[in-house]
Amino acid sequence: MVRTRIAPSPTGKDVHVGSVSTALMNYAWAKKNDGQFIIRIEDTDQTRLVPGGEKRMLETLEAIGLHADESPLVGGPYAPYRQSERLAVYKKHAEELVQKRKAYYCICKPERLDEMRKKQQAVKQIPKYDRYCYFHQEEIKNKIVKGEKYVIRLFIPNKKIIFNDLIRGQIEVEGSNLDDQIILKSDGYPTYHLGVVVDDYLMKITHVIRGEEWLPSTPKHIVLYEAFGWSLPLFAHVSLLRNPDKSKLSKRRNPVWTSEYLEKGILPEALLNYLSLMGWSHPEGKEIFSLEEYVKIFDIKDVQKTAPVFDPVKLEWMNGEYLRKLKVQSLKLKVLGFIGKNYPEGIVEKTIPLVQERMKKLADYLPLCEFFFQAPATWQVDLSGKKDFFNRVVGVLEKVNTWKATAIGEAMQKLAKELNIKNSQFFMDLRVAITGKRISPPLNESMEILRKEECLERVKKLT
RNA sequence: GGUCCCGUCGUCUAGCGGCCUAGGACAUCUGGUUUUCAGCCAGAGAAUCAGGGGUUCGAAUCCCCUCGGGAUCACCA
Repeated sequence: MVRTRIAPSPTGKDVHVGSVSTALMNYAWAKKNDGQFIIRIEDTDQTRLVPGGEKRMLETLEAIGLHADESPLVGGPYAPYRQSERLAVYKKHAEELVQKRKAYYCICKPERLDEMRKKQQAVKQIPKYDRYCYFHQEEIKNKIVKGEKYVIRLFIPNKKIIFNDLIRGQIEVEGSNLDDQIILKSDGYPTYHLGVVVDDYLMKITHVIRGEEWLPSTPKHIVLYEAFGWSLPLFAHVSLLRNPDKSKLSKRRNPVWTSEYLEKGILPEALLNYLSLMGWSHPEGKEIFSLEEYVKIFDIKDVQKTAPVFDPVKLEWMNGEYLRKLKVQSLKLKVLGFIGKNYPEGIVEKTIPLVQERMKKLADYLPLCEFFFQAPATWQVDLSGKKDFFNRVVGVLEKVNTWKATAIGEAMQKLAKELNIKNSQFFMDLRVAITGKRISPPLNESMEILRKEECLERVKKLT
C-alpha cells in the first residue's frame, strides 16, 4: 500500500505554488498506486502561525482538485492530522529516546549557545553543541525535577549515515558533521525533525516526497528512525522551483501564493498541468494533458534533478490553450463566476465566442468586453475633428434594417469606399467610437450584440 | 566558510554509448490570413551539451578534476 503526504506549515497566507508542485507529485504517486494521499498540518512553530493560513491552504488545495484521503478536514484513521493536537505523542516518543540514551535533556541557555557558536565560527569550526548536558545528565535531571526548563536533544552518533533517494541515488553524510538536534522544545512542542519522523511512522507513510531543502536534514531523520528502531520510508527529494535569477522561488520575483494565480483567472487544471512539467515530462512529449492522464503515467523515477525556473509566461500560454478548448457555456460560467453576478448573463454568453481565443486568463475578459456593458467615456484616439465622418456613418447605419454583423459590415465597407477612406483607417475610427479602444473584439459582431440604438447613440455622441 | 545537491537553446525539456550535422514546447523574429488585437498556418534564428582531461573504434550520454549555480547549517519548518 502506498501512502504519501504533504506536511505544510500554515506560516503564509495560502499554499505556496512550490508546495502545490510537490503536493501534485505526492497525489499522483498515491493515486497511481491506488494508495492514499494525506495532508498533515505542521503547526509546531507557534511564533510564525498566520491566522487563517491553514484554512485557506486546505481550501485552495481542495479547490484545485488535490483531494486528500486523510486530512484535518476529512479526518481519517490516524487523526488528529494537526501536529499541535499531538503534543503528548511527541513528548512520549522523545522521552522514550532519553530512556534508550539516544537523546538527552539539555538546559543550556540560548545565550551560552550563541556565544559558543560564534566562537566556533570564528575559528572556522562547524557550529555544534558541545554536549555539556549530555555529560552531566544526572545533575541536569535534578534541576529539571526542581522545575528548570529543558529541551531534549538527539544524540548524533559519530558514523557515516547512508541513505538512498529515489531521485538522487545514494547519499552519504558523516555524522560528525551534524549537530545534536533539539527534537523537543522547551515549550513542549516538537521540532520539525521529531514531528515528521514520528508522524510519518505512525501514519504509515511509505514515500516521503518533499522539497530538496530537506535533503540536508534527512540524515538527522535517519538517525531518529534508527534510534526508535523503525524501518525507513522511501525518500524522494524534489528540486525547488526557482526565480529567473535561479534563487528559490520567492515573492520578490513572482507571485508565490496559489490563490494569486487563481485570482488572475488561471484555471486549476492549467496550473497543475504546467506544474507537472516542472522537472518531469510526458513520455510522448505531450504538453497538454489532464490530471487523470498524468496520474496514470507519472513515475518518480522520471523526475529530473535540476531545479526549474518557474515561467509565468508559459503558464499563461497554457491557460489560454485550456480556455480555448472550453465549450461556450462552460467558459461563460467561469467568466461569470470571475467577474461577478452584476453582469447580464445573456450578453456575456453572446460575447464569449468573440473573445474566447483572445483570452489567456479569465481576467482578460473584462478589459476586452467592458464596452458591452458601459458606453466609453474616453476614447483612445482623438475623434474631435471627425464630426462629418460620423454624420455619414450615422446616416448609413440608420438605414441598416436587418441589424446583423454581415449587413453592418457590408454597409460600412460600401461607405468606406464611397468616402475613399482605407478600411484600416475607417474601421479604426469606428471601432474607437463604439468601444473607446484601439483594440477590441471583431467590430461588426460587437455592434450586432450592442444593438442598433446603442451603436447609433455612441456614434452620434461624436457628431 | 563546512556539508549536501545540481549543470543540454533566454526558459521548460527530449536524450540513458552509435539513430544527434542535438528533437519538441514557451518566448523572440519573419511571412501569410486580416477591419484592430488575438488566434490559426508557414518559416527563421537560438545549445562549442559549463570547461578541461581521460575511458572507448565511437561520449551530451561512463570516470576524474576545475568552474558555476543552488540548498542547508536555529528551542523555523
